[in-house]
Amino acid sequence: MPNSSATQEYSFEIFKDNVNGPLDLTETVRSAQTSEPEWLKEETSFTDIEELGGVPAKYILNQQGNVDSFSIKVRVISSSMPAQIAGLLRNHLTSVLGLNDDLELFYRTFSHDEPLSLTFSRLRGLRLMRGTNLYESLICSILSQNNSARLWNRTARLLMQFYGDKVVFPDGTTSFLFPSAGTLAKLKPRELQARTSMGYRAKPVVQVSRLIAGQELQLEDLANQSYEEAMETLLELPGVGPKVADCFLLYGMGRIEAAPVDVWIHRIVTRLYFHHRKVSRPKTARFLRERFGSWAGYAQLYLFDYARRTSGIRGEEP
DNA sequence: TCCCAGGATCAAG
DNA sequence: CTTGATCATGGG
Repeated sequence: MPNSSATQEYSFEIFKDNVNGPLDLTETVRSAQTSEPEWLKEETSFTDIEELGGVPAKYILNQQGNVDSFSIKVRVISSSMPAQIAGLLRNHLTSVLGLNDDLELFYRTFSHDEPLSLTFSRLRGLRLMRGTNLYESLICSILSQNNSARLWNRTARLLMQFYGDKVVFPDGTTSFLFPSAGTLAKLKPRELQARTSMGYRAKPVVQVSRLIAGQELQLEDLANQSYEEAMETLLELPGVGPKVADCFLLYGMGRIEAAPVDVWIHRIVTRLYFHHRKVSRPKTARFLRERFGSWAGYAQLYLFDYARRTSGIRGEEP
């Protein structure tokens, strides 16, 4: 029941009963653990744009209450307001915010795993975000290699502004969608480099785009493969190594048994679990999968936040 | 100026 | 299977 067809706005709420366990929306979005550009963050609300039923929609989220007793207010703005927008957006948010993930089971399963369990009270309600566009997730994962989160996000925004379709919302704001593989496939790496400052990553970005635009690579097919098979396929792609592949598998494809090992995870795991002993990154990834099984992605999420928090980068105590 | 950031790649030990 | 150098770019 659209409340105002003139402004093309619609509001609804997601209640605690629709979520499997606690939720901390702020921690989840601010953890910045995604394979797609970060959401627009304000004081207590978070905004993102997504195509729902083929129509671009902007939605603003706001959590009321606490992590265990809450409701999420959702406001949608779209030039076209299909009747099923609420249903589409509910499903979208359930996937993107991991609302079906059984967090209490995760906490219970590892309640005695000392280093990890120490993060549970502080990060209670933190969920693993998923991307919604496989191509976008893969490109962003490639952009993130040897780069800062801030910088690759900026590059992704520039990509959208230069090469993505422009969207004008009824509230007067404009935005840009992520470009298609076909669009980037036609570009020269140098042009990308100059306009988006993605550095040497421009070449693999174009190469992968061409593979996908030419149907030589079907990312959807990876969903039918085992973790090992999918990893093997991804490692053949230019610009894709173990960490980027795990990133794409985890955030892009929702394979939560994947545990990307970046500098932070490598640091914190060798410190907490190996007593500073030298352990290679591949071994660290294997360790996480063997120790935490299907929860490896979540373990990585909590340890990553813990690592950054204790490094002082966010100026907070654990 | 040097070092680092959610690394990948290639050559060499 | 591990180590070293190189690869752009902006920020500290």
